[in-house]
Amino acid sequence: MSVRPVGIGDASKTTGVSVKAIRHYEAIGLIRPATRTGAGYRLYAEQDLHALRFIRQARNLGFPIETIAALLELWRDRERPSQAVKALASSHMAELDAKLRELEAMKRTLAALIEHCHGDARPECPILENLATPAGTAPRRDAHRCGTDVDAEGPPGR
Amino acid sequence: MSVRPVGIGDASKTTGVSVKAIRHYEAIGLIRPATRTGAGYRLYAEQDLHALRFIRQARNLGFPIETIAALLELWRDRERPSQAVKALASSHMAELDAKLRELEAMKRTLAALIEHCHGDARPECPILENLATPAGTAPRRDAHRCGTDVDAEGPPGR
DNA sequence: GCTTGACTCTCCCCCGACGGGAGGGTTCAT
DNA sequence: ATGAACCCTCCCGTCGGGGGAGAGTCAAGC
Repeated sequence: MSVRPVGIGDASKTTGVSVKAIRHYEAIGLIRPATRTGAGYRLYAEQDLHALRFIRQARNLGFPIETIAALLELWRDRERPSQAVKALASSHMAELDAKLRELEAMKRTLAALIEHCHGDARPECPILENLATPAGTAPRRDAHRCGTDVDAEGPPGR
Repeated sequence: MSVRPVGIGDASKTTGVSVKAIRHYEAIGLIRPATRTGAGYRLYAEQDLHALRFIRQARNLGFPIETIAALLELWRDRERPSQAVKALASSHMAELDAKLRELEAMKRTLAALIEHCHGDARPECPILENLATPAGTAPRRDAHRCGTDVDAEGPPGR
């Protein structure tokens, strides 16, 4: 059992959080400033490692840093109402769900386009045609509609 | 039919690409530099608007800018082999798929945690417990530790 | 003692794909 | 002539860090 504080490298290894990330978390105030050796090296006690693991788990679930800060506070508060935690988690799940749906819509559309593309040496390509012909433009409602139109609403990068 | 070139505001309105984005696309070389009026205002012809719509469609499908640049080139090349387009699209679909799976995994885990959280005024919370107890750490001793065993995994006091 | 290599420190720029806003010029209608 | 509505070019901020420069620190080996 490592009882004595460890350096940032070991902290990184045992928690799975990169050295860069640990320093970053400290810089933005997500974790408290580490104690330092005389030479200014950071030292981490069990407590801190525990927090880092907590953060890593939360990041693995896709929680944004800001929410993790709130989760950490609730974690430290032994009187917290579990509904507060559940609310944060549910809210995050809703966001995951929204992103999921967005990706699924993209995937569906793209899959339909890909399916109809021969993928040979000839230049005809329904993929390019669809990109060049936004929904509503040049209404070519022929016999079989090849796939979904690209929906409005923006790309994932927000 | 607007035959004469339009300003960036109108270009934005008719293509659905924000003014900021249009300038950005020009700055990074995704679209060619717009012609300018004497006063330096950008002017866009039908061609350019078409390209902007193409870009918007591609963005809606989640294509990264770099890939869109390649798609634009293929679009302009009437001799392109459709397999080149299909390859780009398929590669992007694979990325969409990977992200989808990642999100789904997160969602599954989170949903399971949320389901087991009472969400009331009491402090017991399997969500926090799970975040604090990464898989493989402190192997669970008995079946139902949700709610019992409050003092087992204490967060660092502070 | 001296060097070597492995750590660590701070600081700053980079990614994607723009958005916000400052500080200024232009155009058009009133 | 003046106000509103455009437009311009910069520069900074987003989110979660990664990469690397330049410098300091520490233990071990010779």
